[in-house]
Parts: sequence; C-alpha cells; structure tokens
Amino acid sequence: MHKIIKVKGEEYKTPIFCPDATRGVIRSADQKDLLDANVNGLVVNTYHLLSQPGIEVLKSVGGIKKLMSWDKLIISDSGGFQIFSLIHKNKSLGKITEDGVKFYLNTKGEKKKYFITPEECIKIQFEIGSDIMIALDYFTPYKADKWETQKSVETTTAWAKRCKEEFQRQCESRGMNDGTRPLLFAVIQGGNDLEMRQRSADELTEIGFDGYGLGGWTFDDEGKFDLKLVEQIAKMMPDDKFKYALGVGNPQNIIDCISYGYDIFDCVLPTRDARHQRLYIMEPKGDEFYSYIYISRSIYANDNAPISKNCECYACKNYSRAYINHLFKIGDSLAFRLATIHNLFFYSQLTLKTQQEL
RNA sequence: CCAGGGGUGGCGGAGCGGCCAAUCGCACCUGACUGUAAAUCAGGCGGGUUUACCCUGCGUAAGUUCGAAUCUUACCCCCUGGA
Repeated sequence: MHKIIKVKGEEYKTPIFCPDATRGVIRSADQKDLLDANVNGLVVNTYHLLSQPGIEVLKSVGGIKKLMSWDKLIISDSGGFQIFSLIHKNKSLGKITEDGVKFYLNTKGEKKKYFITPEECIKIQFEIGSDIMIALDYFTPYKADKWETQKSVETTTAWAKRCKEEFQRQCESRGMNDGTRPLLFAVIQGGNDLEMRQRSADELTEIGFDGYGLGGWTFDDEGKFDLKLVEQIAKMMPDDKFKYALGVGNPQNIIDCISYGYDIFDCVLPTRDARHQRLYIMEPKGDEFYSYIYISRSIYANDNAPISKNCECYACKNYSRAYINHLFKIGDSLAFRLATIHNLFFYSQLTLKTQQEL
C-alpha cells in the first residue's frame, strides 16, 4: 500500500519521515550526520528562505540543494502555515486577503513588506528547486466556526487551482516533462468538520495533484492527536497519490498514521526535543512503545550506558549518557548534534520496517 | 592587638522593625513542545503531600518591642587595612 516517490530521476521509499530543515539546516547537524541517521528527505520552508538567504541568492547559487550540499529529497512547504500561525500570535505581522498573504519580514537587516500570491509562492519554490512543492493553503484556525472553516476551504481550493496553473506554466517554460518535473501537493483543510474536509478533498482532487496533505490542526478538545479525524481524512485522499501528514508527529502518531496509509511525514519534534534535552528511548511506557529521558538530569551524570539500549545510532555507538549529560550542562553544541542525530535515527526506525515490506 | 567591613536557604547575592518562608541569578527537581519567532517555555525548590493554616528558620546566645533576618549586648567565625 505504500509507494515509492519517483522524482527527478531519484527514488525514495515511503513511508518517509523528513525532518524540518526550515531555514535550510537541521540545526547542529550536517549532511553527513543526517545520512548517518538514515534521513533521506528534508522539509524547507518557503517563507523562511524568502527572508534568508532570499530568492536572489537561491537563484544565483542554483537552488537549495546546491546551497546545502544535499542531493536527496527536498520538500518545500508553502509558508502558509507559518504566516497563519504568526499572524494568529500577532496580528501586526501580516494580513491574509483573498488574493494572497501580506506580511513583513526582516530581510538582511531591514524590514520589508511582502505580498505572496499563489503564483508567487510557486515561482519561489521553483527557485528553491525542491522535489515536492506545496500549494499555498489557507490554514483553518483551531476551533474555527462554520463560516471560518468554509472560508478556509474555499480559499484553499481557489489558491490551489492558481498554484497548479502556475506550476504547469513553470514546468512548460523550463522545459520539464513528467520525468524531470517536481511534484506538486495540495493541502486539505476544513478543521475538524468532516463534511468540510470531504469537500476540500474533493475539490482538490478534482484539480489534480501528485499528493495531498493533511492540513490544519488535527487535535481534539483534550489536546490529543485526533486519530479518528486523521484516519477519515486519509480515506478522502486518492489512494494512488501520496498522502502527506504535515507536521505529524510524535512517534506514536507516526506509527498510527502509517497504518492509515500516510506516506510522508515531517515534524519539528525530534530535532526540537533533542535541543530541549528530551531523547527517545525504546522502552515502553504506559500505552506507548517508546519513552524518553531528559538527558541533562543529574541521574545520568555518571551513567555509562548509551542513550537508548541497542540503538545503532552514531551517538549511542560512541558516547555515553554521562558524556552527553556533561555536554548539555556545559552548553556545548556537540550535545545538540549528538542528541539530534539520536532522535532522528530513532524516527528513521519508525518508518524503516514498513519500507522494508515494499 | 588596633581600626573597618561582614556572616541570609545547595551556592552567589537582595532585604535592614510588620506586606518575609524571605526579591533575584545559578544549581537542582517536574513537565511541555506536533507543516520551528523554540539551545525555548511553564511550574516547583525548609517541613507538615494542595489551599488555608501550623511548625522550624536569616552565625550562636540573651535582650528591647504587640511584633525582629532587620534594633541592642555578649560570644564565635570570616575578610580588608595597620601595628
């Protein structure tokens, strides 16, 4: 049931977890570290890259892969989510109109005003040179009312259509064919309203994309990842296309979503948790198959064991909990690197088993 | 020995009669983090398991006060300068 992503002459097995290299880096880890952690794909963000290094640089340098020395899968997120979440936190940061998104960015020391239309968003992603592009979407706010939900779905459809048209124009003008072009995904919105989700899925499918994303904030009233909703939405996506669970999730969420048929994942958790000293271990706790430790706690100060028993990652094979505890306490960046490698390796293991069944 | 300054919770360091179980920082303890404004954030950190309340408590001891970490006296210790 899981597929192989074939793009620009390369193949990537799914399910695949692509950590967020939002600004063109997985903080503290380099390309070799990522490959060691079995990472085969990364997600960069259009919004952040627009600010720095900026489109001119990306263009002249030859795209993000060249810039990063990364020749594996690159997904570029549209930036819609960022802009929405930022505006949500602080209204003065930007504004959403029917035609696109207006916002301010600090670019090279100066505050500049940007207006991103769906067309613009696609053009930028071509300059980034990603393998998978995401159409600009209108994020359905958490606990949105009927009207807001409907508006986000309608706008998402309208923008997706414009993105698709621009995408086709770009492919044509660049002389790309189905073997050399990138993929374009759209994002299903609609909050926790199943009817709206269905409508969103139907309208986007009608336009036709290479893959479909699970958009919005799929958490229930208790703040728990809403498995039922997420499962239902997977069913609304065409089975012969890729299913991308954007921003998902914690290890358990990923395992669950793989079983629902999602192929692609990205999340800040493994890398952020690593920097926040929370490291995953393969020991069940409660209902979950895994657990984690806060490595900087003093009980690990003289613990010679690796972070996680039997873990084959670079950090676990070479260093003890005691050493990583020490590195965190003195604030050395090696702590972040080793912790990041470990958590990413852990995430890679989550998808590996299903990949091998392909 | 003389002169001056000082002793506060694990450490550093505020407070200088009631609003003080004592600001704050560090350390420590619990957590959170889900298309990254996040090497961030929240809470705890004398004891009685929470609130209220009670007990112990700002070098030691004795006072003055309705009331003392804060004032007085003695003692002990530390630092600085001078013999």
